[in-house]
Amino acid sequence: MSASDEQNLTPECRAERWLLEAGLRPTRQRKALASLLIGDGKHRHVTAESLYEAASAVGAAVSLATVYNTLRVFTDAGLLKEIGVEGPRSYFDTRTEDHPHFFYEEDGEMSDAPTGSIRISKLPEPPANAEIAGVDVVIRLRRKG
Amino acid sequence: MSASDEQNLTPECRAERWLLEAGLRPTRQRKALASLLIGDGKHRHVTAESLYEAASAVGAAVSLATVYNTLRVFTDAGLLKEIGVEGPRSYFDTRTEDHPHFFYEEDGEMSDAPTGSIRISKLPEPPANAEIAGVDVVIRLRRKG
DNA sequence: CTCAATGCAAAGTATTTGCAACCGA
DNA sequence: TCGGTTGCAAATACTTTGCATTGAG
Repeated sequence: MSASDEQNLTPECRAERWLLEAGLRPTRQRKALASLLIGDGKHRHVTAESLYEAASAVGAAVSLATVYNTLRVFTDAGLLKEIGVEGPRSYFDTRTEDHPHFFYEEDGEMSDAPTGSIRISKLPEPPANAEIAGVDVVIRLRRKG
Repeated sequence: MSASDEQNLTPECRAERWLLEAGLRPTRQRKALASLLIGDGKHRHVTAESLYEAASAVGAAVSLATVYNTLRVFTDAGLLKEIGVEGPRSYFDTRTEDHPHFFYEEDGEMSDAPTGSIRISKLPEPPANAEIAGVDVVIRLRRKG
């Protein structure tokens, strides 16, 4: 499983290996979705909807509900990472400057991280013709058992 | 409007001033919600649901739809800040380590920020009995006109 | 008075679930 | 075969909208 091995695999084979290493059964649908996600070895950002459309576009018959379920399964297995605060609920803060937040994964509780407790020493250069509107930092916390 | 002025206001008066300074009409419902949000001068994190419950608890009759609408109005007026990536849509990333993201506000497009382009030199101490599960950084971008 | 704000219900969008049919090991 | 997986439709959760009514300036 060296890096050079990975280079020469077909998308299908790469997808299957990705699934097997995570202990997931490589079913037809999972292989199709996995192949769309990592078949070319590049990273991707998808929503359930966008992945569903991509699958449809290449003729892979996967239902939208299965795409949702599969994304969840992949995420639980550590193959994907969900971006941003989970859940469909929006939070609003009476502090309007950019500042970091603590977010408790278990119960969805949100609170301010102590002022001055974080320093970002280097910010990425925004792409040409775009400017930075703000920076959101969410520190996800897990209660210790 | 000095800091010491702010100290001695009643919650109601503070709320009304907050609204007026943002150019919003201080209606009964808005004052009730504003008072719950900043009446004691402390910062708060709310969801539409939690604010609705808080209002109900103090006997303020405000419909849930109005709470949603009012939070949006407050946010548009700069009185509140919405936390996390906006929109009810979840994004999934094939890269599973913590790394920063660019998020285009206009069209919801998501992409990786260049590797190594950000450095967080100081992380907050997590509260006792909690550990940091991860750090999400989303750099919101606005296209230049 | 006038127009913005409200409230309700209904619509809209995102996501999950129940359960029968299916399929890979 | 057996239990994990799929697919559909229905359910759920969250949020916005249409429109008639209300109320602040």
